[in-house]
Amino acid sequence: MKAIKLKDIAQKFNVSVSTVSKAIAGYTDIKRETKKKILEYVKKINFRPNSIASSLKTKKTKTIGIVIPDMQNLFFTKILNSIVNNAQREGYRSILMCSNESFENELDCIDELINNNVEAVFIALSDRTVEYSHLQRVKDSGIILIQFDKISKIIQSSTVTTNNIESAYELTERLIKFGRRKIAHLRGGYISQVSIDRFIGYQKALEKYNIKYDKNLVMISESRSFDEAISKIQEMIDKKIDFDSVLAIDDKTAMGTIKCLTDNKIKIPEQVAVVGFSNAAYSKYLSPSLSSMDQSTELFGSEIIKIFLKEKRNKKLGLDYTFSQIKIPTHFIKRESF
Amino acid sequence: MKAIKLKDIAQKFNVSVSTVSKAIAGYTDIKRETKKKILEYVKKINFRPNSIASSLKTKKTKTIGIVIPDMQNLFFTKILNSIVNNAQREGYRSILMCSNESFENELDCIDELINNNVEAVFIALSDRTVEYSHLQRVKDSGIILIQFDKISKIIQSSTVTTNNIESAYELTERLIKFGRRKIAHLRGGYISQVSIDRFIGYQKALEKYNIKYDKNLVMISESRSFDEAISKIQEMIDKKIDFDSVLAIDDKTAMGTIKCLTDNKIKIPEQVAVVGFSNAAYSKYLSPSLSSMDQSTELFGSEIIKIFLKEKRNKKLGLDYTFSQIKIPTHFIKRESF
DNA sequence: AAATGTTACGAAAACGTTTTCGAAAAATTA
DNA sequence: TAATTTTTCGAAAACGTTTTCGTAACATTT
Repeated sequence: MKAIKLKDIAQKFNVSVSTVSKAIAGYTDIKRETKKKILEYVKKINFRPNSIASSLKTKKTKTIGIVIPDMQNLFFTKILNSIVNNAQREGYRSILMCSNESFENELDCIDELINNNVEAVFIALSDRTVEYSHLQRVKDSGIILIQFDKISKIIQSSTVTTNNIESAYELTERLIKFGRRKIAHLRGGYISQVSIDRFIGYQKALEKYNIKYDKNLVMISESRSFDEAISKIQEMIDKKIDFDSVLAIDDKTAMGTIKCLTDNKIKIPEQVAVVGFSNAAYSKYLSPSLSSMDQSTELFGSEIIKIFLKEKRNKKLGLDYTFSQIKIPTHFIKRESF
Repeated sequence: MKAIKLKDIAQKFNVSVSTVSKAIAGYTDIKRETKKKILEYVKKINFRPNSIASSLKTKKTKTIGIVIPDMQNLFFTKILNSIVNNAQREGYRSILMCSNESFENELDCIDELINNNVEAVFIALSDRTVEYSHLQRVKDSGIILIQFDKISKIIQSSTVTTNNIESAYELTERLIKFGRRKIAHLRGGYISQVSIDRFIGYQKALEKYNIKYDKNLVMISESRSFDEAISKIQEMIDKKIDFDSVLAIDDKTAMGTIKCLTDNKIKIPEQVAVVGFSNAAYSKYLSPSLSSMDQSTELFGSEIIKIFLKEKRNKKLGLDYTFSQIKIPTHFIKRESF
């Protein structure tokens, strides 16, 4: 099954390769009828110029690379889906890489993408990323870098993140207005910007409503896993710490919380209200179903592509562009857990 | 930031481009020391030949394309992860496409991949795929086709699937040995091979243990969604159909089942045992946690890549190869739902 | 009629590799 | 020494495009 090429079409119509190429590319120095018959044939046999040869010549690969830390996390896979779809709509294909929350893997992913001449790298950093020269390497290679969700402010680039501070503030405020005062917070580790920001939002809300911050109500889950959440909550129960609600750092820890409370015969939300983040697909499947803060993953993808196209345009024009810092708004999904 | 190329290295060592290329590619007609100094330098600056130029010349893109129907389904994203990792280990990059359970999208994905000169297409068909000429087009383009999970037997290709019949048989058998006789089955639609096979397994087990098949105990969920599962189970309850267990077609419908039973104050598993398929990550997070049939997603990826490499090797040798039909074994995960 | 402008096309170089083939240089044998 | 083999290397073609630039043909203006 020999693939057809420009030369074959050129021969068929007794014109040169250049003419065919230009007809397809939409040049104007081609007679209308010549162009028409070429284009008709091209459409008929569904011909598309060999993208590899084209890339070699133009230095444009029409390819973007995506790196996420976890493929089991629905939040990331939804963003992934959204990026891929939006990219496809603009004629870009997506190479997918997963760091599996490993710094070494992340380095490999980046090198691989640079080596593949992608036009852009979209990355959500792993939890263990503490050094950023690989991101600098992306920029040095002339590749557009956009960080999303889990970002580093050390490296200058456009970013797309959830409005974490405001979002945690709103959730805490809702708990307060729901009549809760002893609000526990199951937070993540200290190096995660997401975790830091949500903690700040939590504190701000308490302050605003004159509730004294009580450090006994704040638990740290380094791994943010289901099991660690269970043990942390169990610890609070065992220590007889009095709390009437839990603001969990994400849906997975919120589920652990629900599991632990249920197993301890604690009524949700009557005795303890629970709320999570990011509205994973399974939040609604739980009993009780989990109230959560939805982060519009659709917007992540469209904003990322929008920024990419803008930066690409600016780069072509030689413009000295500034980076975009986009905050994706969240909205509360009320379910049964409070 | 000008990218370095063979020519630059050649000039540095006063040799020809050919020599450098051959040194890197491991040819033997190069003096040991010449090769050594070139390779040392190459390693030092972390040089890799431009993959686009290389692809153009060799016709090998070192790229595979993956099409899945749903990026929100953890079963698929886990397989995806496994394929991507295995491919990467073998030096292949993965282009990701998602049909979003739409036949038209699936066509676009396939055309896009063919146009991108991928060396292989790995696809799990959408639920709405009823015509298969696009798969034939893949094969006609000389691209290796491997279908997984949701496959069509109309098109000849290697396949990797779960052992659905045996698996459903085992689950049903376990329910029977657990003392259940009125086993309801929440199945999928009639065009889904997965659904058909699991139904067969269910029937076989009943037959084996001399339990009369009762069609009132079988419900169809076309969409296999959480909500449809709830309404189907509710329907059974409303109709006062007597059942003591539910074999759900997958974890999502199993969750709907649990939700519905819980809301109806039916005790799990005391009154009704529930079991699902595919052991989605969230199965363990439920209350009660869901017993399920784990389909080793890791094996999916490694088997697919293994088949791909074998077919590629055979193709190169001009061998008339036969297709592989791999069945991935499942194993039961016992949790609280029975 | 001459000068100028416009339209339509093609030749050819270039992108950065890989690989074949010929040949010079070195080593070995007669 | 001459002939032969082996080792080492490079010239050059090719992969399939894109794009610049030159120019022939024709149209329009002076």
